[in-house]
Parts: sequence; structure tokens; C-alpha cells
Amino acid sequence: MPPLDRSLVATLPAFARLSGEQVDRVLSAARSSRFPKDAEIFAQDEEARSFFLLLSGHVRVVRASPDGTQVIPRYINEGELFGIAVAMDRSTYPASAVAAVDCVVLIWPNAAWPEFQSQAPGFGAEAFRTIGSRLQETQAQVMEMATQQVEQRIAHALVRLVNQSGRKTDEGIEIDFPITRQDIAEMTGTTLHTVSRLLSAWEGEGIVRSSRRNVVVTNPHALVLLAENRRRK
Amino acid sequence: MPPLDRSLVATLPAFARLSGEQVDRVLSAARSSRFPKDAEIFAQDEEARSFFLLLSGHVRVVRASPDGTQVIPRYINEGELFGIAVAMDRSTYPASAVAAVDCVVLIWPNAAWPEFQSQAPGFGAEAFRTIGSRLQETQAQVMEMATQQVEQRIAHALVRLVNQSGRKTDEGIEIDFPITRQDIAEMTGTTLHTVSRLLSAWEGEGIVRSSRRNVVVTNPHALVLLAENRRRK
DNA sequence: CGCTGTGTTGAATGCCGTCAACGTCGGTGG
DNA sequence: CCACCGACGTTGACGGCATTCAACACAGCG
Repeated sequence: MPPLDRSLVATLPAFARLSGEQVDRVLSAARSSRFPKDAEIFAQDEEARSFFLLLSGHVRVVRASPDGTQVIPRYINEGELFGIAVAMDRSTYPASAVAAVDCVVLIWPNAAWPEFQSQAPGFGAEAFRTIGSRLQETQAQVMEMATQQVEQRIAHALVRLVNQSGRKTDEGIEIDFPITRQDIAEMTGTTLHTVSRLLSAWEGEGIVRSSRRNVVVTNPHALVLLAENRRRK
Repeated sequence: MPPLDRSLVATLPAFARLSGEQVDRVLSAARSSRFPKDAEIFAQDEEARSFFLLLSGHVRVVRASPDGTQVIPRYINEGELFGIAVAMDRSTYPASAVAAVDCVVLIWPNAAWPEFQSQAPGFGAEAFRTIGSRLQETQAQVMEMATQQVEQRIAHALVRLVNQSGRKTDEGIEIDFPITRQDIAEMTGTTLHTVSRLLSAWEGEGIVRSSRRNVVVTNPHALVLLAENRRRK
């Protein structure tokens, strides 16, 4: 494996608080790995042996319930830590992680974690920040599911996706990884049928343009209105 | 204020990893305070200046959305840390905390946090564990709201309440703080009407006994069945 | 060229929210 | 002490949103 270069990661939040020397030390404990599209990076309930940072690509986090229905709590974006069960003192992963596109990932053995805590505490601090903001997001999602209609939840999910993973095109902002109606349904606690109907309706209103595994938001402002307020009369 | 005695807290998880000396040091930075029933301990979006540990009583955590609807993400039990925005590097509280009964609370200024990190790292570690398990719980709740019917969600909420805050009586297990139909509705993302109907139905089946601001689970096993599986045919 | 995964759309059902009316408890003030 | 009032709880009726059921269309792939 080629040695990892400091410049690859120095700008990422996880490394922002570290000295150059610390960055090298943390990187030297990592290996990088490539996962093809649809590959499972780790599985729910599997023993957590490693933690991860996404260098490039997009990762879908999936939680499955015993009865088979599944939920997508979030997508991981480039530069984010994930699978940090060790920071929560958990022995298994609470969800599965699947490459939504071809991905490159840094992998550390859990054994490196306590060492980093003393040798590069800024790294651990950033991990805790990550967990804190995930908690925030997740609680916000509970509120949303408790108080909002399906239409608003789907609109809000799309807004989040384009904000975090949007790529500007001449048509509008495109979600830059393949995503199905079923995926959106699993993010919002609804069915692919309802998602399909709403996307069709929005397409009729010029708010989005969508095709197979692809969504482009052509009128972000209108989508935000749908998400926040009630529909414009 | 009387000095706080080590024996008051030594058995709590937050102090379990600390030496006696460390316990004293952490305690000496705290003040204790009493909050009468319905008093607000801190308010959502208010600047986070302190963090807390509940010595006795029960605290209701409430998140309100701009439009006024509110959600109860959890109740805090005796011995738990709460309001630890500082550990998540947040400057405001994400929710309000209200005394559900008369409460006694330990309060630390946020300024004490970094000092504890170095002087009593086991304390910070427990705080991070707490945040991790809150994240787990919250994600589980998202799954529940996405996949389960109202009846199962309410059943599950009651199961959690009796497990965490149950008091054994000769009738069954009683939730040992006042709780209204509205409160249960806000925990489960439904309306007080639906909660009332279901509690009435369950009372008819001998699963619960409830009165004003009071719920006793007389048949916990049946309630668990309602929560997990589908209703028995 | 068939098969599987994905997407669309119509129709029917049903859960549960909404609206409404009433009952009860407990505290407060005259 | 009693009357009043607000908070809490119950129950019925109705309706709408979203799921469920169903059928079909289309793309990509082996």
C-alpha cells in the first residue's frame, strides 16, 4: 500500500486541530481501502473492530429491524468519520454501511483509538463533535416525523441531500449519487409509491426533474417552502 | 450550601470510574439545587452555561418546534447526566428540561468541563457514553416512528417508562411520576385522543390501570407483546 | 430476449387525526 | 363550604392522507 500523504486529509475537520506531526502519526495507523458500489463496508450488529473516514464517494447508512423493514438514517459525505462505535463504547455497529458509489475509505483498528486519545486528542474531540451533531440531527428527525406530513418530510430530505451532496448542473442542483424512490422512502418513513407520486407532482410544478436513480432539484427555493411552511396557496 | 458528600454519588455511573479523590474534586466544583415540580431547569436555545446531574426526581426533556408543537424525546432518571451541551461543543441547549416532580440537581459551570477532562477523564468518558447511548435510543425511535403503528409505539413508550421509572405496587408496575395523555402523545408523535382511546381499550383488557396523571401497568408481558409483535389474534 | 429492478398510476381501504361534546377532578376564591 | 374554573380525560362521528393492492411500463443486463 502506498504511504498516505498528509495533504490528502489536512483540510478535513477530523484533522483540523492536529499538528502536522500528529496528522502523520494518525495516518500511519490507517490503511486505505476501496469499496465498489453496493459493497458493504460493515454490517449491523457485527463486532466493531475498526472505525472509518470517507475519503471519496458516498456511503448509505442502513438500519434494519428484525421484521425486515429498513430505514436510512443518513448518508455519509466525503471527509466524514463513520462507524465510530468505539467512541461510544459500543462493541457492535448499530447499522450497516453500504457504498452508494465507488468509495475510498480510511480504516483504523479500534486498538488505535485509545492511543489517539492521548497522542492526538484533537482527533477524538472531533469524533465526539461528530457524534454530538448526529444526535442533534437524529433528534430533529424525530421531531419531523412526529409533527410533519409526508410531503414536508420528503421535501426536507431532498433539501438536506442537495445541501450535503448537491452538484450544480445547468438544470439545477443534482444529487450526485444514485438514489431510488425506495431509498427516499426509507429516509422519510413512507413508501416508494408515495414518493413517486409526490416527485411526479413536483415535476409537474417544475420543482424537480427526476429519472431513474437520479434527482435534480430545479427550484430549490420552492422545495424549501414545501419543507418549512405549508404549500403555497 | 452544605458540602456534598462523596457517598451520595459514588455509586452513580458518572463517578464509577473515578478515584475517591477525583470524586471529591468533581463534587467540589458542583453546587446542588432544588427545583420544584414544573420548574424549568434550562430552556431550549438558551445559552448553555452549565451541565447537570439529576440526584433525585424526574426531568422531562421537551423540544418545541417554531410552530408550537412539541415533542418529548425522553425523561431523565435519577443518576443521569443531562444538559451536557458542552460535551457536544454546542453553545445552546437543544431542548428544554422541566422538573416532572420536585427534583434535586447537581450543577457544574461549563468552565469546569475542560478541567475535568484532564483531572478526571473517567467523568468525561461517561458523559460521552451517555451521549452515545442517547444517539442509539434516538435512532431506535426514528426506526420505530418510521415502521410501527401508533399502538405499538405507545406500547413501547410505556414499556420504556416502566423499565426506567417503574415502581412496583400490588396492582402492577406504576410509572412513578405524574404523566398525562398529552405527555404520552408527545413522546410518540400522536394525539392525546388516540392515547386515551388505546389506554381505555387496554384497561378493558386488563393490561393497564390508569387514572388522572397516573399509569399502572398490570400486565407487562401483554404490553411487551403489543410493542414487539403484532397484537395476539 | 426474458428477467429483475425500478418507476408510474389508479382504486380501494383503513388508520388515525380532527372536530365536537361532555364528564370529572382538584384547586381557588368568595 | 360551596361555586366556579381550568386542566385533564373520554367517547363518538367524520374525513383525509397515505398505505395497500394491483396492473402496467421501461430500462439494463446476462
